[in-house]
Amino acid sequence: MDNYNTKQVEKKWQEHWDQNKVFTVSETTDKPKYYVLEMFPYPSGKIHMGHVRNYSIGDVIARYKKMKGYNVLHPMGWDAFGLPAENAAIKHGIHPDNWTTQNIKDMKEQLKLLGLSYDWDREIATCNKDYYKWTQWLFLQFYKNDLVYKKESRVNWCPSCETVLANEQVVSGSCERCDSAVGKRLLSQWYFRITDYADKLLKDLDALPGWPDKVKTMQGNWIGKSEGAEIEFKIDGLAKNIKVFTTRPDTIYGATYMVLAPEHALVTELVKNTNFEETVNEFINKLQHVSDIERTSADTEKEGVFTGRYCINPISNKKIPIYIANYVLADYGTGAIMAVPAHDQRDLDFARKYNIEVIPVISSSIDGETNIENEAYTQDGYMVNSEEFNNMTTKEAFPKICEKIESIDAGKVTTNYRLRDWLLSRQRYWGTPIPIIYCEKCGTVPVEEENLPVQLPIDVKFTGKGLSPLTTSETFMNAKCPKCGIMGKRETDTMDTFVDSSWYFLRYTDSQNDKLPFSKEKSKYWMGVDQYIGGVEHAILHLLYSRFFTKVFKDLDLLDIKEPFKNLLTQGMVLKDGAKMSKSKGNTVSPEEIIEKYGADTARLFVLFAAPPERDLEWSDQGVEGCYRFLNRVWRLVAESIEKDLFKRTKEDIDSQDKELRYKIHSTIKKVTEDLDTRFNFNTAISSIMELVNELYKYKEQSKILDGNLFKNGIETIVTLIAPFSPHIAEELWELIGNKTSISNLAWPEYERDALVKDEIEVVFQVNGKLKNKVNVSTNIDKEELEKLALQDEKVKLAIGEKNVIKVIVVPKKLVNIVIK
RNA sequence: GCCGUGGUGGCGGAACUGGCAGACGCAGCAGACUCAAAAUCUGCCGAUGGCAACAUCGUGGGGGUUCGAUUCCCUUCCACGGCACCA
Repeated sequence: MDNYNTKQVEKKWQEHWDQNKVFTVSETTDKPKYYVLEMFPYPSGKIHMGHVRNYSIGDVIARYKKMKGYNVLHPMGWDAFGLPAENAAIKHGIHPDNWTTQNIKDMKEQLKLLGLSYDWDREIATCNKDYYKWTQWLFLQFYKNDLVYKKESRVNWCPSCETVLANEQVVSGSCERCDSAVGKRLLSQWYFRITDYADKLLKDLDALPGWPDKVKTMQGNWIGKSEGAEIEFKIDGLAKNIKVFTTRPDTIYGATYMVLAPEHALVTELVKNTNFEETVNEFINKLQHVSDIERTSADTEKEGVFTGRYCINPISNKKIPIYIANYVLADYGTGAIMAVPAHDQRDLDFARKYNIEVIPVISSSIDGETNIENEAYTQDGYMVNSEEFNNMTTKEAFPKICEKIESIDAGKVTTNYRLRDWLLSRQRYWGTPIPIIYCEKCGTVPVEEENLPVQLPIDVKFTGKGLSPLTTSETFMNAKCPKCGIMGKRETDTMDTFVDSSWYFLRYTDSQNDKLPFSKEKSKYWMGVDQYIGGVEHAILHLLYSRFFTKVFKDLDLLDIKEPFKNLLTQGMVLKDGAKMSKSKGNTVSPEEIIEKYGADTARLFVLFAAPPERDLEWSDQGVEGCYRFLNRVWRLVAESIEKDLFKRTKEDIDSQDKELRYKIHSTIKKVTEDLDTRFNFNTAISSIMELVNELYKYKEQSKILDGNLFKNGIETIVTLIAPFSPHIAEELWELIGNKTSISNLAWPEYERDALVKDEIEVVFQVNGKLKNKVNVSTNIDKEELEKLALQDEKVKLAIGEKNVIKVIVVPKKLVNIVIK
């Protein structure tokens, strides 16, 4: 018999699903809802194996849940703004809009070839103006609520391309396009106040049991909460204070110097008109030529200069010198530290280099002994050299010192986060325009909501040089001030594409809405996303931003939930020859070619079978062949059975082979159901379906009289169970068997309990934990009898030999272990 | 340095709450069908010893708990991923 015609079968059912709107959903049903979402792709024009894996996983879940009786929302769209479109415009002279539209068209065709169960009626593209209108509208809500602001900031600037670069375009300090050294430029930039939500974003991670721990810790690290104190030091001879942040206020008696970041606001004032002004400025200038990566690397040697100034430790009243140094960061904490060389390695390295005093204030033992050479003591211990706090443990002293600081009004207990505000301005064309107008009279003025969207103009030049291409459009640049009506200038920056993708999952719930980004009712019905699936590479940014947006929307009463994604599955990469598939490495496998050769069902089956979803998957051409063989085996099993009219055979008495087959059918249903329900063990689900297929072949060949009903039940079970994985062949076989309804609308099978009851069970006999024999016993044999049986067993007797039986452990229905000596 | 994940046959991977290690698939070997090949079907397939029945070893290494450990505890090594001069 020939292999089945994949192309014909797949085309037929893809058209069937399309025409009958099988996967179109609405909110008007009694069924419980289930929202499955895969991270939407950037429309590069071609799908890759990572997409195939991602969307196959999502599709199995969507189809399974639908068969389980859920009202399943499974949408798809395009993360369509971004740099590649603009680069294409610069390079090939194609307008980003045309380039993107064509890519979406091409990629949609490829996705359709995979037979994914999307509700295409809800399709979105972030570059469509009826989408970005709402991105702008949301920006305005942020603006109204003081959650977005503008401030001066240093951006990456390529002097040769004469343009601003995104961080991703800076490859080890050089421009990705022309390779010249990237510098910094001061520009006014928009920021979201994500730091206001730092604590919520951190705390609510605990409310996400359905997220992998890996992702939660990554976000936790990124937010980087540390508790400590802010302490103010008076400057000697200047009516100003320097505020420091420390997590170790208990070490304050050991602070022997103060360090400011070179960018610290007070530096200029400290050295103005002093002998130190020149050396300090020289040092700062020198640092400006050092890249950020180099500057902030832990291996960079610590360097600094004395400012000539001193400040006063508020607790000990000791006078200590003020330095500036490269190892203190301007934008963390207060940009200044009290340096405690005895108990901080960085401070110690610096102190040794510049011969600054080291005072140990913590001892590892109660006797107060300390021994600091070139290694700082950073653990807990007992206080020394700390006046009234001496002999306390550091744990006791910590709150007491904080209390004292607060009582003398020299500072307070506080919390610091590593998380920074989110810089969203991009000096780019192909993004959502920021809806702001600058007016000479009124200043920064938001565009009125009814005048949205602020549309991207067409009359733009793409040279790759200068500021944003938007600055070249006269029609765009000049706009009336919404407040006073005189001519102003539009904001020419566009938004980071992460803004677009931070709320797309909400738009799907109500994608046609022209009054709001999404209605409260619809989002309430569909949200949160019951299962979100995507790569780990988005573990921090995309997922954190989406969580932030969701929390803001809740506070603005646009939404009712506090977390967008209830369950998260981070799928592993697709590797070939041990490395991630990539064009530059030349180790890619084209999904189109695989589909052409073996069909979508095989492609899907392979990526689901070859590895558990969260692990990396090693591509194997032979593995694909294996899956193709399997599907053909299923096809032949069904086709031959129909040809030979096997389903019509009848039989009077059930024998043990029938019983065993029935057991296998129902235990397979149970296994596959559990694998899909609890964890997503697609690989083991598929392997147990394979076992059932093997079993049915055996039954067909070996049973003396075949029970047609039972056999058909076995066949139909296989076809149903395989439907979420390889839907086209399942539909076709289902029809071939003579069923009229589409398998996509079929209910998932339930296993029958009584089929799983066995009269006989295999029990293992062990001697000293080592397997000696396996025997079949009746399921209702009692403990004593089983023990007797074991002791009488020939192989067991042989193993016992002359030794004494000390103990016998009987585990009913499992084993007997005889302990001998 | 800190945090996380993972180490099981030739390979991808199974083993649900501690109870038959290696399911299922790939590769390999042998056979059937065939003039032949492909396809398909059948059998074997962790290591060592043995003609064999069988015995011993075996889940990165070492130790522990237990009648019994891939699974639990301690320790150690290796690989991958994240963060990192964060005070």
